[in-house]
Amino acid sequence: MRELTIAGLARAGGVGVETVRYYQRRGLLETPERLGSMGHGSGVRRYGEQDVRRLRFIRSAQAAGFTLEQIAELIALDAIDDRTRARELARERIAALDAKIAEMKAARDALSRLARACDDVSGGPCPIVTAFEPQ
Amino acid sequence: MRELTIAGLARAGGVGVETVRYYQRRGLLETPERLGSMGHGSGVRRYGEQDVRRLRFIRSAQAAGFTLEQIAELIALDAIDDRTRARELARERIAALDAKIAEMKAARDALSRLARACDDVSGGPCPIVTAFEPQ
DNA sequence: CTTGACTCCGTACCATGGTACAGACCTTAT
DNA sequence: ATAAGGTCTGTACCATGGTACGGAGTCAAG
Repeated sequence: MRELTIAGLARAGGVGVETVRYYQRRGLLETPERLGSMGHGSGVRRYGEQDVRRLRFIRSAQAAGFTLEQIAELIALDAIDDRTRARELARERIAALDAKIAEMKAARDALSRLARACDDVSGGPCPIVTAFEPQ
Repeated sequence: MRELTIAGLARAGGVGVETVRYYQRRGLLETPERLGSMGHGSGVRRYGEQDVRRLRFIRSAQAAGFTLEQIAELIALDAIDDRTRARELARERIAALDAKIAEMKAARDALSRLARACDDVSGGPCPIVTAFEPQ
């Protein structure tokens, strides 16, 4: 364990090296000590399975719509085992997702109807554009 | 017609004055001539129903997930009556919305299961946090 | 023991969609 | 005629989530 360089970690997580460093700056990933032959402050940082899991956690949570700030909070909650707050965050996110999903569905259906109308209608203005204009 | 000041237009569209100016800079809204008692370049700009419709169009299209750049394109297409391209944009957007909706639904369901699991499970680590970590 | 690839670090820059001034000007009511 | 409040213009700044780059250090192979 702890054999990966930063490029290896990035590859394992499907992100770029600069993104890993960015997450470190944001406090989402740890920055291990540089270890090398010449003691203090020399050498290269190495990463292990834990870091890969953490990085993948970040990407999954991000896919679920959490912001990096919320993800940092989830990580902190994990450390102190605060289930109540974690549940709270999860429920907030579910509500936000539900709202957004409904909105996107409505938009999708409206657009779908419009594209069909645009196929059918032969004269006059394009329904796709006019439809967004109230009346 | 054409009796609104910029603040009236902004109010009618449910946005701030600075947002209207921003849309003007982006070419999404027109910037009418300043008209006043002292000729050239004096006076205040006035807006009418057309502008309100345009502003609402922008907000609706935005709600459907179009970027401001795409909205600018839709507006331009309307002007030259290019239905083919408008349909193309609509279909692209529908596909993107479908993908995003599916992704968000999956995330929503996963989170929902997790919140329930977090209620049930009494000992051990919080499932909400561990679940995102692949094994 | 040099060469080439990679790392480290700081800082700067990017896109997107705004928001916030400052300072001058204009309009409207009193 | 003057004061209050809205407008105009330019420029600067904001959050979010990265991406790029320069210059120095380090590591591994030949």
